[in-house]
Amino acid sequence: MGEPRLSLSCSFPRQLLSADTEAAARSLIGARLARGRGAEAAIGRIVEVEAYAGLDDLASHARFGRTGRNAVMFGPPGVAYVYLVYGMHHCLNVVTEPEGRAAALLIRAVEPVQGEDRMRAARLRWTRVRASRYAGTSDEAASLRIEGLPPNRLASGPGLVCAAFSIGRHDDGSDLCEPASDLRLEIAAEDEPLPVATGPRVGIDYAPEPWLSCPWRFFVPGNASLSVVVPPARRRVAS
DNA sequence: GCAAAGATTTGCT
DNA sequence: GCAAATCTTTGCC
Repeated sequence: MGEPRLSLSCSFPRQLLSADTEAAARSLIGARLARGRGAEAAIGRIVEVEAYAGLDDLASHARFGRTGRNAVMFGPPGVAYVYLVYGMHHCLNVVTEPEGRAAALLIRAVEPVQGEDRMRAARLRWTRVRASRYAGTSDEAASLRIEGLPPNRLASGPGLVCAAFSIGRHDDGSDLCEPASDLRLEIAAEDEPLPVATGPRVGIDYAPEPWLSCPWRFFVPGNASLSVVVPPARRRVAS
């Protein structure tokens, strides 16, 4: 880095997000997530998303209707919906479909393109603030772990994307299609289209069929930056 | 008002 | 393979 960078990218067309959510999901795969500007920017290609569509999707936060938390899901497309899960991790969604309809795409994994150092520094900051409080986890051990991470593990999960891009509640409601936004979506002319595979969504064991099994997880097959999917049997059980 | 669970990640046994 | 960490949001009394 340090060399001047010629930007061949432009902002992500909002129109693509106002189409139906499955089409929007496919168009978002391969798009870029960017934080900051110029040579200092952290940029990654989106390689995994999940669709949460409509009030009747019993896996979606919109299933209880419009609430304080999910309000932006009902708003215009292209806006960020950021929420806190499990009391410690943030998740980034891109709102889809026309205003008035509750739908969004969860960004589950990103492949670093530029600014790995910045992502690593952000991960380290997050770890020092939060994970260092884990029982028995020392600051030094946590630092060593982050330093040793390969680039394709820097943003390979929904919580990790937010840690690597310093995404928090302060980004909730920001416009990701606005070129002037610090956090935004972009398309680069030099990028080749990526293949897309589908599968069931992750971490929604509370949802009944058909929502539990419908193939609304979209990802680039074989990509090294995909999230690690935890089998349902290993997920948290109520005591 | 209070209790329960969660669109996750990590470390230890 | 299993459970902890952590706190906001939602649902129910």
